[in-house]
Amino acid sequence: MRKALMLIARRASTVAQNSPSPVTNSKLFVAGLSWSVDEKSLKDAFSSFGEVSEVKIIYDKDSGRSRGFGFVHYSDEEEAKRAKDAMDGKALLGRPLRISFALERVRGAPVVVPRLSHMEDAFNSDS
DNA sequence: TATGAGCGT
Repeated sequence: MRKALMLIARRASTVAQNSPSPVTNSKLFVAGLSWSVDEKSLKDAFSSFGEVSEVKIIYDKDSGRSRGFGFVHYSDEEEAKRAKDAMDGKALLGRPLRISFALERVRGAPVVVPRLSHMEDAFNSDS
């Protein structure tokens, strides 16, 4: 009985770590940017709420134009929360900003290439 | 130059 509750609690915490629902990250997803906004102007627009460690704006590969959204990294999560509450809905360069917490993007996630060098022999020897 | 919700190497 107690063990079942413990298992449920452990599973709930695991789900909470993997689900991006109310996860207050220190990274903000900033959308609604004007296409003339670059990372510099975005940084000093957000650096008045805390220490901005990194700013990245996503640009389109072939047009070179900004895709209208970017990411603002804060060194502290409370600063990110305050900046979100302060800047969400407000306008930068005439465009209203849509700010939410960034969902955790892990680099190298879809790279699943297990060892199959020893299986190549079995595939090649079927002549 | 036309565009306007969204989650990035």
